[in-house]
Amino acid sequence: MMLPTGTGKSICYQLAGYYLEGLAIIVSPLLSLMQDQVEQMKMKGEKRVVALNSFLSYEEKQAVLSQLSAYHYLFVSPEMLQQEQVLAALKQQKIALFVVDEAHCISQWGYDFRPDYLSLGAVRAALADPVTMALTATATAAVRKDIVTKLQLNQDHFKEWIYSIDRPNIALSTQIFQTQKEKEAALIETVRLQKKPGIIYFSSKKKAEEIAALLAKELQIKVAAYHGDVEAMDRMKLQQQFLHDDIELICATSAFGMGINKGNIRFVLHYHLPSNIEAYLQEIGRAGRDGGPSIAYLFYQKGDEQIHHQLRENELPEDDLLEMAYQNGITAIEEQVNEVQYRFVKNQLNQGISLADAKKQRNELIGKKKKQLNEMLDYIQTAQCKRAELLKHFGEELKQQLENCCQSCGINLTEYQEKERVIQEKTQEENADWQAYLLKMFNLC
DNA sequence: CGGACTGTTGCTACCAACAGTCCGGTGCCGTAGT
Repeated sequence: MMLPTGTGKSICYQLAGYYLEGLAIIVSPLLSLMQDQVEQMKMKGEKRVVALNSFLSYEEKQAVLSQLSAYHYLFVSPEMLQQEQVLAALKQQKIALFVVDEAHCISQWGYDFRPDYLSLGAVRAALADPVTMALTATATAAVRKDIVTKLQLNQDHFKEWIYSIDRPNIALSTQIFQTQKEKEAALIETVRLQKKPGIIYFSSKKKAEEIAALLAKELQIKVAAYHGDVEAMDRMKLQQQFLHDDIELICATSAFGMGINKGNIRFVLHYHLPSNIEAYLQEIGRAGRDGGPSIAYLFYQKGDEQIHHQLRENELPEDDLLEMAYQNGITAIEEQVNEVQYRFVKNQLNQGISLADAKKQRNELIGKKKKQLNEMLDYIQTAQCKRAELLKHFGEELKQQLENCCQSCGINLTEYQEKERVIQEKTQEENADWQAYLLKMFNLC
C-alpha cells in the first residue's frame, strides 16, 4: 500500500491484526518508531503489544520469546529476525499478518546499508508464507516491483493500493547560486522571512551544526542541529521540543524525518540536494501535513553533488579489496574497510556469489545511484513544471494547474512569509515574558 | 570531484597568483569497558 503519511497506515495493520487470529509481526526500521507505536497502542487500550529489540535485557527478551502467544502485535527490526532463536520461536506461532512498515527501506537500504532487509523474503518463507502487508508513502514503480520480488510475494496473489504522491499545498521552489556566500546570505534572508516551524536539510553533519549556530546568532530563533552523532536521548528531546513548538527550526541530515508526525511544518529547505528524487519527496513531504500552505525550497550550487559522489565511492569496496577477501577470506580485509563495506563483502561470500558477480552487482548498484543523482540534478535544472516532473517520476500526470505551483510556473512568496513587524513585536513580547518570569522565579521583583 | 580554505611564493609594501589540503549520510545488533 502506498498512501501518504497521516492517512492511517497504522490502522490498516492494527485493525486487520485485531480481527485475525494469531500474531501480527510488524517489521520497523527504527527503534524509536517501534517504541512510539507500542506506546500509542497501549494508550488506546491494546495491552497485548510488545517491541522485541535491543532495549530489552537478555532476560526480558527470553521472557517475551517464551510467551509469544500472549501477544497480538510484535514489533521487530529486520536484524532481529535474522537471529535463529527469534525465528525458531516465531515458527511455533500462528502468524496472522506479516507487516513491513516503511517498505521502501527494502530497496533504499537493503543493497548495502542494512542487508537484512533483503532477507525478509527468506523470513517469510520460513514462517510458511504468511499474509503480508507492505506499507510506504513513497515508492516508484521500480521500487514497488523490487519490494514484491524481495519479499517473495506470490506474483498472482497480491494487490496494490496506490495513492497520488502529489501534495498540492506544497509549493516547489528551486534556486541556483554561484558561491557559498550567496547561498548563505539567501538562506538567512529566506529563514528570516519565512513562516515557521521548518526543517533545513544538509548532506553534512558539520554544515548542519555550523548553520544552526549561524542562524541562532543572526536571527535569534530557537534552532537545533539533528544528525547521526547526536545522542539518542538528545534526539528524543529535540523531537519532542520541535513537536511542541519549543524549537522552531531543525538543521538536520537525513537522520531526521521518519516518524516525525507534526502537522504545522510550514517549510522544508534543502541546503544540499538529497541523493535521489524519492528521498527529496519524502523530506519535503514532512511539510504541510495539516493541509496548510507550505513551501519547499531547494538551494543548489554547482558542485554540491560532489558530497554524494564521494559518499557513494566510499560506500562499497574496490576491486582489489574484493579480490583479497575472495582469496584470503573476509578477515584479510577487516582492518581496511568500514562497516558497510565489510558487510557487503561478507554477504556476497555467504551467499556463494562469485567474485565476478560480486563486482558486477557492486557496479550495477553504483550505476543505479549515479543515475538517481543525475535525475535529481535534472529536476533542479529543468525549466518545465517541477511538479509535473516529480509526478512523472512516480508514473503520474499533473491534472490541475495550481496557483502556487513551482519555480517554473511561478510562486507568490509573500503567501509564505511572516510580516516582519509582527515577528519583532512578538519577539520583544516573548523576551519581556521570560525575563519577567526569571525575575519572579528568583524573587527579584 | 571541485569548491573553500590555508599557506607559500614573488614581487615589492600590500596583495595577487598558485599549490596543497580537506571535505563527506543513513541504524540495527552484541559485547567490552567505563
